Amino acid sequence: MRQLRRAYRLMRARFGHQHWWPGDTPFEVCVGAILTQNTSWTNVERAIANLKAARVLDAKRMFALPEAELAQLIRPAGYFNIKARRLRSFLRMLVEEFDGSLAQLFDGKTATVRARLLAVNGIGPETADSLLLYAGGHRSFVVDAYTKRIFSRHHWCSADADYDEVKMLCESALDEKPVSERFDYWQDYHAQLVMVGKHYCRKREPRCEDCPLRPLLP
DNA sequence: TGCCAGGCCGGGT
DNA sequence: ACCCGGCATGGC
Repeated sequence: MRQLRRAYRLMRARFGHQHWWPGDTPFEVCVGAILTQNTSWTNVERAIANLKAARVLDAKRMFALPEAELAQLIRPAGYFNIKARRLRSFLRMLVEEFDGSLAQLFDGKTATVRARLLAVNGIGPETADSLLLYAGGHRSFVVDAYTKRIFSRHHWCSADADYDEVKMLCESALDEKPVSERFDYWQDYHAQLVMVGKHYCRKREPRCEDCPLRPLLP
């Protein structure tokens, strides 16, 4: 799909390199990825600020925190009870199987690590791929609601395409760069799609006229 | 004001 | 294999 490669040039020319994911450490990236499930990033930032202030942005220390206390700290991120449980199920795996070390967790084949992440209650395909790509150093393309919306509006996929279908489409279409550039390319590609999704391809009031992808509309 | 946000799970057909 | 309700805060 040549269109997908053109799309990147257009988005990148408009927005510049995004240097994603926003987060100081791989662990912060993991926490942010779980907290941002169906939630705006501004709310997640408040929750992370609370975790920093409480000095629990660390696997073992966060896992030592009672679930109810964790829930109160992440309250601004919404769904705080269920997200506290999900964070803890991730942390239990990280602490009990990998001694709290992300380096150990991510040490292995992408498919193997991905399967392990997906087995954690509260980690679905998008979260797993975000962890792999932005915290784990693995090349695993992230598909989200914006990706599907943008792709289906351009007829690059069907409206009811499922997650793995779109993921495979991206991974095979965006494999042309030299190995040294591919990782950054996939990271930034997803970040660019979020920019388009937020500002030009929202559900309500899409602004296709000013969208950098307008030249590619069907 | 109502709708939406960088999902995922569990229970029901 | 789908379909759906629930989860919850903050911004526009």
